[in-house]
Amino acid sequence: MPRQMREQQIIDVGVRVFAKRGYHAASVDEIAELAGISKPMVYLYLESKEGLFLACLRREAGRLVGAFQEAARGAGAAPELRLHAGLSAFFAFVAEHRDSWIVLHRQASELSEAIAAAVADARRAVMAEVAGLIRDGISDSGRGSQLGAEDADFVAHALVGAADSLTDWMERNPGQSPEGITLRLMNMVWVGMRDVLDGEVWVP
Amino acid sequence: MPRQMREQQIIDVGVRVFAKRGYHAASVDEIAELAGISKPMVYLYLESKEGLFLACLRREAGRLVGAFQEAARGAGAAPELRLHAGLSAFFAFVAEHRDSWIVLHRQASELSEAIAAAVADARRAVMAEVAGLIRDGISDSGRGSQLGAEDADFVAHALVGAADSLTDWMERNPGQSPEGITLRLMNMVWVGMRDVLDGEVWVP
Amino acid sequence: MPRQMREQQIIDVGVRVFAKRGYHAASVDEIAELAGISKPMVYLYLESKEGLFLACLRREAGRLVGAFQEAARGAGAAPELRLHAGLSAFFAFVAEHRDSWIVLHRQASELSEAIAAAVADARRAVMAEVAGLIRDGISDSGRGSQLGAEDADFVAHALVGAADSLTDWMERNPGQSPEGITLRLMNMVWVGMRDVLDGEVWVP
Amino acid sequence: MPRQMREQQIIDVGVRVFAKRGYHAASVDEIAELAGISKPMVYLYLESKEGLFLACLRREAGRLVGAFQEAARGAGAAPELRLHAGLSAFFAFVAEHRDSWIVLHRQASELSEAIAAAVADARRAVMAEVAGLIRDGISDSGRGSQLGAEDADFVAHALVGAADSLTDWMERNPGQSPEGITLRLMNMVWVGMRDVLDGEVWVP
DNA sequence: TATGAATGAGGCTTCATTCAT
DNA sequence: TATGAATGAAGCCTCATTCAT
Repeated sequence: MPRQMREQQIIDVGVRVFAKRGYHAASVDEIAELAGISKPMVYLYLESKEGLFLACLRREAGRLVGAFQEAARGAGAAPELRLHAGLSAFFAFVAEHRDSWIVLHRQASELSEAIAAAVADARRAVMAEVAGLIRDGISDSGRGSQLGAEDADFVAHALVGAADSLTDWMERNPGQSPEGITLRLMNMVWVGMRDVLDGEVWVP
Repeated sequence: MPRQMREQQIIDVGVRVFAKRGYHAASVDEIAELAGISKPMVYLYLESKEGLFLACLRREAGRLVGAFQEAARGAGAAPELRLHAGLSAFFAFVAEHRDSWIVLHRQASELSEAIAAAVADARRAVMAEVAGLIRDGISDSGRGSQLGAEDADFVAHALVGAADSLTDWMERNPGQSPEGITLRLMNMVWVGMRDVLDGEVWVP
Repeated sequence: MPRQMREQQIIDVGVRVFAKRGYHAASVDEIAELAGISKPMVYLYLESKEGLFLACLRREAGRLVGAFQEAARGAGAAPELRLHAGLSAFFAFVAEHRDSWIVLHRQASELSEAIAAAVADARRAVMAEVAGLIRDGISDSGRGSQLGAEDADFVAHALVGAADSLTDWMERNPGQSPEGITLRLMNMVWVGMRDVLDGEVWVP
Repeated sequence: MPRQMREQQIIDVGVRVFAKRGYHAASVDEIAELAGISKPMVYLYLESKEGLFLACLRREAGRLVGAFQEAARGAGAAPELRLHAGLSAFFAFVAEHRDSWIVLHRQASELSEAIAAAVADARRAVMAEVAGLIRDGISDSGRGSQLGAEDADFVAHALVGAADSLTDWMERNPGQSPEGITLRLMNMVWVGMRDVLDGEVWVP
C-alpha cells in the first residue's frame, strides 16, 4: 500500500481513537491494531504519538476551516451573509463529524469519568445561574415572552461560551480592564437580546 | 500541623501544579515536594491523584461561582444589573486567579507545547476569518467605525466562544437543526452589534 | 486499661483479622482500628506486625496443643484411647475455633481469590483421582460396600493429607527412597482399609 | 528468542523465585532480572504478577498430576497397584522437583523466617506428642517392635497430615460430627497399623 | 498509658519508543 | 514496505513504622 494512503488510513483511526479516549489515554498500540498494521509503521510514517496527533489535528482543522471558508465564499458579498453561511457550515460540520470536533475541541474524555462529571457539574451550575438571570430579564422586560426556558438556555450557553473565550482575548489584551470587557459583552449580547425581543429580526 | 490546614495547603499546591502542567503531566511527586511533605500525606488526606484534582476543582469552582453569585446578589433587583455584576466578578476572578481558572478551564497545558501551539493556531485561523467578516460588516454598514480592529477581535472571540459552547447545547437539544441554531446566534449577536453601532448603548 | 488485658485484646483482634485476610493482606491499621486503639499502641505492646502475628500464633497453638494434651491425659492409660481422645479434641477445636485454625493452618486467604481457586482446583483434581482409585479398590475387593462415595472421599482426603505431610518427613529423612515411603504408606492405609472392609472395627 | 520459548523460560525462573521467596515476597523485578530480560517482557507475556504465578502453578500442577496419572495408568489393572504406582510417582516428583512442589504446596517461605520457624515448632510439638502415643501403642501391643522411633515418626506425620487435610473434608461435609470423623480416622489408621504389626503385609 | 501526624522504601504496572530482520 | 521482540523510564499507590506530644 502506497505511503500516502497508509498515512491517511492511520490518521483516520487516530481521529477515532483520540476522540474516544483522549490524547493521553489513547495508546499507539490500539491505533496500530485498529489500523491493521504494526506499531513501527506508525512511527515510520508519523514520527511519534505527538506527530500523529498533530497530523490528526491539522487535517481536521483544515477540513473545518475549509468548510467555513467555502460556505462563506459562496454566499455573496454581504458580510453578514458570509458570516451566516460560515456559522451554518460550522454547526453542520460539528453535527456530521463528531470525532473530528471532539479531537479539535478535546475535553471530557481526556479526563476520567469522575473528573469529567465534576467539571460538567460546575459548568452546569454556572449555566443555571446565568440562564436564571436571562429568564428574569425576559419576563421583567414585559415584552411578552416568545422566549421560553429553552431559549434562555440557548442564550446562556452563548453567553457563557463567549465569556469563556474572552478570557483568552483578555490575556492577549493586557490593557483591558475586566470591567471594560464586561461592559462590552453586555452591550453586545444584552442589547441584541432586547432588540430581538422588541421584534427586530435578522434574516439572511 | 493540623489536618485541615495541611489539606488546604496541599490543595493550594495542587492548583498551582495542575495549572502549570495539566492533569496527566502533573506528578503527585512534584506536588508533595512543593508542599514540603511526603507523598503518603497526599494520599492520606486526598485519597488519590484524582481525589486531589477533584478537591482542587471543587474548591476553585466553588470560589468562582461564589464570587459570581455574591456580586449578582449585591447588585439590586434588575436582572441586567445582576448579570452585569456577575460577569464583572467573573472576569475579575479570572484576572486575579490565573491558576484557578486554568484548572477549571483546563486546556492547552494538558497537552504538550507543540500540540497546544497547533490548537492555538487553528483557533487563531478561525478567529481571523471571523474577525475579518466582522470588520467588513462594520465598514459596510457605513455607520462610521467606532469599532476598530481590536473591537472586531473582541466580537470574534465572543462569537467563536459562543458557537463553541453552543455545540454542547446542540448536543443536549437534538431536535434543533444547525441552521436554526445559526439563525438564533446571528440574531442575538449581529442585531446587538448593529444596534450598538447605531448608538444604542447599555450602561449599568 | 492494664497492659495484660490490652495485649490479649489486640491478639484477639489479630487472630480475627489474620484469619480473614492472611498475613500479608492484613494491615496493622485495620487491626488497630478494630481493637479501638491507635497504631502506636500495637507497636508498643507487640513490637511489630510480625511480633503480633507470632503472639497470635503462639497463643492459639498453645490452646490447640493444650486441648489435645488435656483430652489425651484424661482418657485413661490405653494409648489408642489417648490418641483417640486427642484426635477428637483436635477436630472439636478446629470446629469451634475457626479463626484460630485458619491462622495456624494459614492458606487460602493468604493469596488472591484467583490463585486460591487455582490451588483448590489442583487439589480437587488430585482428590478426585485418588478417590476414584479408592472406590475401585472397594468394589474390586468384593467385600460388599459399606463404603460409599462419601467414604471414599474421606479416605482420599486422609491419604492425600498424609502424603502431603510425609513430604516433610521425607525431607528430614534423606536416606529414605520415595519407593520405601510409598510402600509404608500403602501398608498403613490400605491394609487398614481392607481390614475395616473385612469387618474389623476399632471402637474406643 | 521466539515467544513460546521466552514464556517457558520466564515460568522456569518464576517457579524458582516463588519457591524461594513465596508469592508476596517475590518481586517481579527479581524474576525479570534472573530471566535476563526486562520487566515489561514479563507483563507482555504473562499479564501480571498473578498471571505469572498462575502460569507457574498450572504448569507444575499439570506436570505433577500428569506424572501420577501416567504411572497409575501403566501399572496394570489392580487398583491398589495403580494407587501404589501413583503415590510412588508423586513422591518421586516431589523429591526431584523441589521448587515445583514448594510452589504447589506453598507454605513456610511465604512467611518470614521467624514466622515459618514458629509454625514449624508448633507442628513439631504436635508431631512429637502423636509420635509418642504411637510408640507407646506399639510397645503396649506387645507384638514386638519392628517399628522404631523413625517409624513412629513416619506414622505420626501421616496421621497428622491426614487429620490436617480432613479439616477440609469436614468443612465440606457439615453434617459430620468431629467424633465421627475421629472414629473413622482411627479405624483406618490404627487398624492398619495394628495389623501391620501382626505381620500382615501389603506388597505390590 | 495514649495518639495525631508523618515518612522511607518499595512494589506493580504501563507507556512510547526502537532494534534487527 | 513491514514486523516480532524488546526496553528505559516513570508513575501511582500502600505499608510498616516512628516522632513529638
